[in-house]
Amino acid sequence: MGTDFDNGITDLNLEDIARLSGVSRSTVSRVVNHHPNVSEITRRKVLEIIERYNFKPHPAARALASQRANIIGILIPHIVSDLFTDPFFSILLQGITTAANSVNYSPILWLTSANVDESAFYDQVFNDRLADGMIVASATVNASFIKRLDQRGKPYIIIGRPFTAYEQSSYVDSENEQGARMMVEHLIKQGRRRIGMITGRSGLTSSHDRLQGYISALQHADIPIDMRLITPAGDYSDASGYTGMKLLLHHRIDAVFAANDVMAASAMRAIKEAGLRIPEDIAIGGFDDMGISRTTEPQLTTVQQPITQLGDYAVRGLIDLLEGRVEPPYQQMLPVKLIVRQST
Amino acid sequence: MGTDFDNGITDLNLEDIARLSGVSRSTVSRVVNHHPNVSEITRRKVLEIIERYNFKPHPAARALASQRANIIGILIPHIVSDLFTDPFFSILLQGITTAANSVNYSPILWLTSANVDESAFYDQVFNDRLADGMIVASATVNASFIKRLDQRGKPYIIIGRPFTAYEQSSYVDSENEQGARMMVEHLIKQGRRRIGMITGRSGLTSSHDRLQGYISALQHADIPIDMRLITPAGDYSDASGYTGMKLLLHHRIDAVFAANDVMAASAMRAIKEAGLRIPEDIAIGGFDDMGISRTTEPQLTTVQQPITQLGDYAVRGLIDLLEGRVEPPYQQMLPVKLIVRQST
DNA sequence: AACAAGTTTGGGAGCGCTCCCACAATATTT
DNA sequence: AAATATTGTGGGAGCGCTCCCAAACTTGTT
Repeated sequence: MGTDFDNGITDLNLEDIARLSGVSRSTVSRVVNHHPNVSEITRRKVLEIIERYNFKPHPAARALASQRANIIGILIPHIVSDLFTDPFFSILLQGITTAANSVNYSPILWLTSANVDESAFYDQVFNDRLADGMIVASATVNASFIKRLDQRGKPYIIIGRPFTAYEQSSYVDSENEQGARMMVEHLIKQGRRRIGMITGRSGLTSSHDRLQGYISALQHADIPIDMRLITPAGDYSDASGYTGMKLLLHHRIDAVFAANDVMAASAMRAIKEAGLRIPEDIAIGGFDDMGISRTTEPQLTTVQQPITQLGDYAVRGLIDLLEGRVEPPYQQMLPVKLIVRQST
Repeated sequence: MGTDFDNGITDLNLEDIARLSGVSRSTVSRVVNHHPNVSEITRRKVLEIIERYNFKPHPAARALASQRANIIGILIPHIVSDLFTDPFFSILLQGITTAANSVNYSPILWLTSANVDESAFYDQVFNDRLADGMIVASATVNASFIKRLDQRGKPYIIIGRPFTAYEQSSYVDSENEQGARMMVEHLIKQGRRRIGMITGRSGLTSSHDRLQGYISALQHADIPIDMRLITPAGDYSDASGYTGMKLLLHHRIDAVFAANDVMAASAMRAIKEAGLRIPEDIAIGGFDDMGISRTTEPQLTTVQQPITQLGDYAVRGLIDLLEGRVEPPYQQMLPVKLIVRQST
């Protein structure tokens, strides 16, 4: 069969390795798959040959025979612009791919694109036969989406608790509500009373939950909710943070909680432009704890969300489902942490 | 074999479809693969069954038999932080996946990660047997990297011309030098003479070429190069644009060219903070034409780089290599375009 | 009508694995 | 020492395709 280059890849197969090490194809297979019933001597002998020739089993053959491709699909059905302004997805992607690689799975990627027919795209995704299971990295999933997911018959995990049918579906999410409450309680403890909120994109449970946390913290402190202090049109983008803050500045607030760091940073710009000091005149808190929160002036108090771990748990959960170790729904809420810096 | 749900996926195989439509396995295979030698009547009959049962061929079986998996690897060996601050990679990723999907290829993703052993990661990537070819989305490739790429024996395309061995390797890149020259010539035409430059990350041909374009435009206009007007430590990041601009402000410049939009935007902040007007006191130009260039105040004059098309060409080129339609090296330089807005 | 050339179709072999079953070798018990 | 349990090994069948070759059917030509 194949020839070997020094250190290059070879196209030997199991049979070749078997012949070279004087055992049968089955035994080599057992060695490769860490099957227990192989004598130590044989194992070593075979491993030596495998290493010498840098043999790797052919993934397609393996997938065909075992009906498992060791491939997970990553679906990011997000509108393009979000992907660019919010590093959340990049970090998440990184977490997912790293976790997948560490357990010998390959991630295949599906991204929606502006100039491609959406329904054709989803047909493609849902008819895919390559991936054993999939991770949906968006919380904008509705009931019909989940239905298609279920109907597909393969395991899946959603990153971000969906609004609908969340009792039955598998997801991994951060404790958004609790994080928001911690932040607002912290602001209250600093003596702030007129606390505004710049909300996230509507239609996402993360936005909903963070708003909920804000409300519940105020209620617990017996501070009445003033609807004018809650911006209606935030969407996690830089621009919406800036304009949201401009609006809030009309209501002489003494603190503001932005639903993510990106908006907090642009809100800080608006505050400074208005000639106010942070945190003396207005304290500000964000959410996510991404790189940006350490580069603002002053550094931003925020809620740390374990984005990488979100990917990690999603991958591990998916594989547990795939290998039948757990039954769906697989649901995980990951803890968040208040990071106090100079902006509050 | 399998049962069919309405609209769901089925696990029928070629043989089943053959039986259901009264032909042989081979004929169904020919229909699926658009082989010409099938009579129109047979083709229609088979297609009807295929559609009724929503049959899709099993990718692993196909890959095993044909020795082509229809999978391309995307390698982004970039340091983490770049991925987040610069939307370039997100857009590129989007372009690549969209192009791949449109020709029925699945993209698998490799991202480096901070807390993972780098050499183990590369071993994994270079030993991968799944992908038919790969796209390397980073210009920080050195000679030994290209050597491994070549030694792997599978087609590859680098996004961004590499410094070393670029005569032999396949790449797709934008006309960075020409774009930079166009920008600086434009500034000169506007009457600017003391033009500063905020450079990109060193070690990338894109930074090198944009700087080259800046220099050549000045030379053609007989404006002497003043090294003090070239920031040494730019790296395409928001922070480096800001600090770079602060430095340039000591040299009473009347224009500045930033090697990307991200840095241009933060440089604009620095200019405003210094109490200067854009473009009256200082004109500023960027590079990339990403979303950000339209949200700055004033809107940013920039060089439009066809990022999505970069991905597109890379995919098409790779597949041409894969299918033997062209011989390596495949090299494409894509045109750029000056977009004049209010900042100059 | 007979033949050549082209078109359409079917079946076999094979891609490189996994997984099962049968058998061989060894260890444990009586 | 023989019988039994345990561990280790080999080979066959099969996963669902592609691709080649041969057979069957068309069509065109003399």
